[in-house]
Amino acid sequence: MNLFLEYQKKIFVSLKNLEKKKIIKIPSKIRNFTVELPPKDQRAGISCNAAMILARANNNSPTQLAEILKEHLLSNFIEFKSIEIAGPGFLNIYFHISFWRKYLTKIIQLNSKYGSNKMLKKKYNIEFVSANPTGPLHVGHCRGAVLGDTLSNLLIFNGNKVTREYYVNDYGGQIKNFVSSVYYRILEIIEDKTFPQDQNLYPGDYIIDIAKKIIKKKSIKNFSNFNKVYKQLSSESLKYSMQLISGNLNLLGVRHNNFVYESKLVDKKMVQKIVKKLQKKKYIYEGKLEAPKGKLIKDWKTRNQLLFKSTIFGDDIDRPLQKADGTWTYFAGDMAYHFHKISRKFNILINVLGADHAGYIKRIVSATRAISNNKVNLICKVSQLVKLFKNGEPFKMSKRSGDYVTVEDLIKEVGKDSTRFMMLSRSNDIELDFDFEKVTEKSKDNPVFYVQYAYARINSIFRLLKINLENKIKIDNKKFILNQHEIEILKKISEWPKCVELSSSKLEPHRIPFYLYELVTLFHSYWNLGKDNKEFRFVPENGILNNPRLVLLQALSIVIKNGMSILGVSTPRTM
RNA sequence: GCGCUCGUAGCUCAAUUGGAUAGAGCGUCUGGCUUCGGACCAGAAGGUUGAGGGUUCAACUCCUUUCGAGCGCACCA
Repeated sequence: MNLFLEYQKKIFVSLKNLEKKKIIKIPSKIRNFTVELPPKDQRAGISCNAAMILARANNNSPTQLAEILKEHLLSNFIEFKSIEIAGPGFLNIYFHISFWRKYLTKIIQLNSKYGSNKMLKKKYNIEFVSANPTGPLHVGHCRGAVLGDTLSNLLIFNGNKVTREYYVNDYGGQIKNFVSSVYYRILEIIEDKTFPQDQNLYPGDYIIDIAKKIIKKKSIKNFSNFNKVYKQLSSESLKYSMQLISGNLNLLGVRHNNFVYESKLVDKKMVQKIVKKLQKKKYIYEGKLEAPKGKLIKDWKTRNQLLFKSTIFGDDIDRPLQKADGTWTYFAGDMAYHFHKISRKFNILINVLGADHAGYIKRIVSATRAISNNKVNLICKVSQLVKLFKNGEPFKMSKRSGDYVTVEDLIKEVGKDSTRFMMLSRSNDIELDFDFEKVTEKSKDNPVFYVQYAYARINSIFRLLKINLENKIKIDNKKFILNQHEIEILKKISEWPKCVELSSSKLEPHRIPFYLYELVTLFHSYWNLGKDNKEFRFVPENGILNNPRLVLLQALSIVIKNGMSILGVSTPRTM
């Protein structure tokens, strides 16, 4: 259903035939032959650059060659109504109305699958969020969560299999601090002991909630010895903190399929296994690291340690696997985790990381290449910082944690739909300004509203006409006419599969909000024409329905709905 | 010092991956609509794409130099 890819192939085949007749020459290395969307001021359906690319090989000017190609294509494709030669030699191709009618029929038939591309079906693993299970999610996590979830939706829409995965870092020093914090809160409650002033402890109120739950559950009777209760206390604390995080994710409409616990990988000796495996391949050795330059470290001690040779895969330095106390570094555990991913036979691994972890990418990509013998591709997407504003002023707020804005705060204030749409409206590798006021406005300033409003308007038309929008409307083949405005909308609709294709192949979902916004702009603008001129109204005064117009509306509603559901944003019927 | 990301209209951002006169929204200016076909619509002004050089029919896009911003740089995760 991708018009542009389809005609790129068809026109190329057609030109090959022309070559067989020795009318033109096509060089063996022809690269950037494309069929594209014409610029906005051009009314053609599609545009082809063949003449410009082939001009040199044919010893001809692009415009003269274009004349030859034009005649050929017109006689070859009955659906082409006319072709204009424009600019430096572009072929701007117009379709007959019957072509658009058939295209529209296909959209209605495909319905929720319209836009899905026939790509190679692959098995993806998308790891995202993976926040430490030591507290609620904040706004920074939020952007990554929405990005990962939407990428998953997008790839699934295109027929791929996707596992949404959360890596729970429940091993290491931070967890000990977290469990200690819960412990001291429990003592505070049951024995009235003051909570220690210690920077390593977590101060947030949620810790008190967790402490209360554990006391209430009564599975631990005696709290007097920390070491004795540690195992049980840690497992319960983690359970509650993961519940907290899942609840936060739920607010965002995000649900993971799989949670992998670091501690379990450590228990199963997965780290040792992968270390042995890589030692055999000579990717691991004992060596010394230089102190980093440009940064003063007081107590730097050069020591022998276990290192991974990530430099041979393009990393800046080799990376340590063991801490001074002999326990595994985070990286060692993550290596084991990626080994675990690879052993589950995914075609492509995707990690969504926050900006502050970007420096980690080379390391983990190197590790993945080493483990999989270069066979598995790991793609890392970085989501940049979110800056919060309220009425143009930088905004800081937190009722629960003291120093950052939580997902809960955000959703309470602006809602899931606005949050998701706004977070996705920027390329992920650019910083995002998020204004609380703007996203709650019901106006054109707020793109979510603008898109949802278009969908609600379409619904209101069908309500007035007493026609069910969910039922497929039959196209009246005999009386099929569309005016220029309607063809423009249909042309934009025909871009949808291309938008999906680009978004998913480049893993850039921000294209979808932009596309939807442009699409509904055409619709709102057309709607307003109906105010001045009753000829353009969807609900005719004489009661005679305009069938093609309604079919067009249905197609439009399909695209809005498909797009919004990829974004995970609702499409209410009334507003 | 090194690495990653970014630099486009006054502001916030796009740009079909090398294509046509670089496009939207906000803001500014002009005109229209005036309450459920409502919460807007039409139009105008606004640009040396941070700067210099290179590659080619064609560069915001690729290469190179340079300036600026953000993030990161053993034993945290």
